[in-house]
Order: sequence, then C-alpha cells, then structure tokens
Amino acid sequence: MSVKIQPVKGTREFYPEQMALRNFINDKVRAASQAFGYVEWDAPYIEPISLYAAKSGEELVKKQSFVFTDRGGDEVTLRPELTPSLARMIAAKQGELTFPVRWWSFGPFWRYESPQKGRSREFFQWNIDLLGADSPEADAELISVAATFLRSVGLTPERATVSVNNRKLMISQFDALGVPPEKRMDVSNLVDRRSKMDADKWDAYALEIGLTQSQLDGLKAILGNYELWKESAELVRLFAALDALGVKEYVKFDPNIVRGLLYYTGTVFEAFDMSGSVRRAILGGGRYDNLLADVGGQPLPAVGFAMGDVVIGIILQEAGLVPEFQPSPALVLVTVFDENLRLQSLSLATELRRAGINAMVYPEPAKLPKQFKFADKMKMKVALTIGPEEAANGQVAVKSLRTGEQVNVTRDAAVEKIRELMLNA
RNA sequence: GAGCCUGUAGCUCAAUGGCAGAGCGCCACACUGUGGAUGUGGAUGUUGUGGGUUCGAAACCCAUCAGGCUCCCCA
Repeated sequence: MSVKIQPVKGTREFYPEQMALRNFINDKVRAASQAFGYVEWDAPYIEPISLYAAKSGEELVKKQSFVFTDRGGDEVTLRPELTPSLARMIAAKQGELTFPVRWWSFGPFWRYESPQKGRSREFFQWNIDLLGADSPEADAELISVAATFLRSVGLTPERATVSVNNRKLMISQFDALGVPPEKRMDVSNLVDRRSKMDADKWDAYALEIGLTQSQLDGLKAILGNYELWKESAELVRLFAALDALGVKEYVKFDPNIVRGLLYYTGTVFEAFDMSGSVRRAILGGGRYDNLLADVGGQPLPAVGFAMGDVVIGIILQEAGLVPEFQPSPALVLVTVFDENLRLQSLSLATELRRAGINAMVYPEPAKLPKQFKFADKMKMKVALTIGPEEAANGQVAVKSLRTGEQVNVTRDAAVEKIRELMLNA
C-alpha cells in the first residue's frame, strides 16, 4: 500500500514553470544588483541559534525559527534572515575588506509561520547592502537599485512605488509633541498599525498607550503631512539624489512608514503594489548604523533592503509580466520517420548540437502527426524530417512551425536555414 | 499560537439527504509524409483522509490533513 507523502507545510514545489519564474526573478535581481556594482555573496543556510539571539528579537528566534539539535548537541537553526550572518562576516574581515562594501545575495530562508497568500515557510530572499557609507546619497542608491529592479520587471510607478520616511525626522516630531523617549517605540507601533485598524479604535488605542488628546491630534497632523520631508535635511538631499538617479517617479515620502525592526536608525523604505490583490510589502529596508558595533565589530554605517520572492512572484503573475513559459530549451525537433531512418535523425541532431543549436529527437518512430503535435505543444520553432526521399537526396526537410513553410535543403545547409528561421520566429 | 471560511475529474466549477455532472484540457480516429482549426468517439473519480448519524451522505455531526482570510509578525 502506497501512502502519499505530502511536501512539508509551507514549502513550494518548483515544477518547470514555477522554476522559470524563480529564475526570472533571480536574473532581474542579479542584473539590478550588478548594474550598481554590487557583488554576489552567501552565508551558511544553517547557523547557531545564538547568532540571532542578540539582535533579531524574540519573535523571530523563539517562534519563527526551524530550530533543532544536531548530533553533537548544538542548537542550530535554518536561517530566518541574513543580516546577522552579514554582520558576523563583515566584522570578521573588517580589517581587510575594501570599503564601502556592496554585497547582494539571493537564497533560501525559513520561517515557521502560518502559510497564507504572499507568505510561505520556505522562501527566497534578495538581500542587498551597502556598508561603510553614511550619506543620504548612499540611501538613495539602495532605493534606486530597488526602483531599477521594479522597472526592469515591467512594474510602472503607477503600479509599484517605494514609500520613504526617516526615523530621525519622526523622533524629532515626536519630541516636539512632548512624547517622552521611552514612549517612542509605542508610538511607532501605533503608526505602524494605523492602516490596519478602524479610525475609532486607533484613536482609542492611542489614548490607551498614554497619549493626550492634543498629542493625538498633533500626531494625526504629522501623519497627514506629506510635505514634512522638507524639514529634514537628510530627506531633502535624498530626494535630490533620487532625481539625479532617474528614479524620482518611483519614490514618495510617506510619514506613515516606520517599519517594525528595531535596528533602523535613519531612512526607512518599503515598496508596495498599488493595484494588486496582495496587501504586503514587496520589499523593505533602511539604514542601520549601529548593527555592526552591536555585534562586536567596529562601528560601521550601513543601509540595505530585502525582497522575498513570494509577493513579487504573485504580483508579476497577476500583472501578466512573467515571460511566456518555454516548455523545452530545445526549439528544434528532429522527427524520426521510421526505424530505418532513426540513426540518420540522431546524427543530424548531433550536427546541430555541435553547431550550438539545442535540438531534441523524438524518442521513437511514431506517426508524424503525433510528432508534429508534440513539437507544437512544446512551442518549438522548427521541425526537421528525414524521410526516404530526403535520405536518398542527402537532404533535410526544414519546417517553420510558426509560418508552416517547409523547404528541403542539403544537410550541409540545414544549420544555416534553421538559424534563419529561429531569428524570425 | 488564536478566530473564521473552503476542500467534488488534470483545471475551473455544478449537483443541498435519493443513479456524481458540465465546460476546458487529455486520448483515439477522420489524416498510414506533417502541428495549430473542425468534426466524431472515448476515459475521467475511494467527492482531501478517518470515523459517526441515516434505509440512503459529496451534502449533516466529530476528528484530522491541506489551502485561504484575519489577528500577530514580517519579505
């Protein structure tokens, strides 16, 4: 009796079509990263749990990590994020690296959460970081990389935008309202929740955490003031740089963006899909100037962001931006006319491959209609046939599956004819 | 971790306690030297799984698994 073994909850199986989407995202990520001079790197997929204990927050470590004890008795985990590994690796070579460091990575991560739309337990994530530069122009570069990626996959500014804010600006605004420093986190949390709660409940919650009515009114004024960035010298420089970088239309200031992570110190940003069904951030990041010092390295300013493959994958599919799937990497089918001519088909295919053309041979001498139907389903461009006539004359029948035109050429001329048809296809 | 919704053919979905169906797709033939179009015919299945109620369950009840939505968190 066979029992169906299901895949682990929250994992995805990548059939060729899904694999093509994953590779499409990976290719665009690589191109956007390399266009700005970032170099690829990676860290171990299994890490000691203690690596995350310091800075990642209890939620991530205790509830969302795949933790297990290895045979030696050590507590390890499948990595839930990359930044702690980055901090460790940078700190270890801080004396020999040439700064500023520009690194990117695209790899698997695991988080033990309940799977739902836009979230799985095993996912791929693009991480990209610039370490050793603390200017607003450096922040702008990362935002520009993000916008360049969005543009490269065909997402227009109407469809996807990057919302930007600055933690320092918000803190100074909170201070001006008379919010005590120990309440900053609570207020940030409050801001983060605004879009998810009813207005009345949000007001009540604000008063509950200790804001006065006048502070609440002041906070609302701040969150509705989309010109507030003009009061931040950093943001003024940031937007000037974004203009020069040619991505201004993708970016807007939004005082409601605060982001959950504790370690952000200045600029923070998130990209959203404005029209799709996924109400989750496509990517998010910001400046984290204290992290290296916090994990024992020399102080080092840093800015970066991360993008998961799940949300962007859904958005690209919904927007119809995923390239048509090509079922076979071979665009040429060599048919097999009959048993006697089978070896001629095999040797013809070999000639094509030696000329650099991917070619597939039908595995058996089936009826020609069946073989042509197969080529059609595989979305191939060209079908070749060597029948008794062609074999007698040293020729090959070359048919374009797009136009339906067929010509007989000598075997020597076949490669050139196929190249011509594939260019036009 | 908590609450709610869903699960029927490969896919999208019907059937509300009384013979499990349609469209699309698939296979064969028309067409034994040529795909897409058309026509004709064919197969779709332990109704997620396991129990229970009932003369009778796809439907009602319980459990379980999977998926979705929300809270939480975040990519």
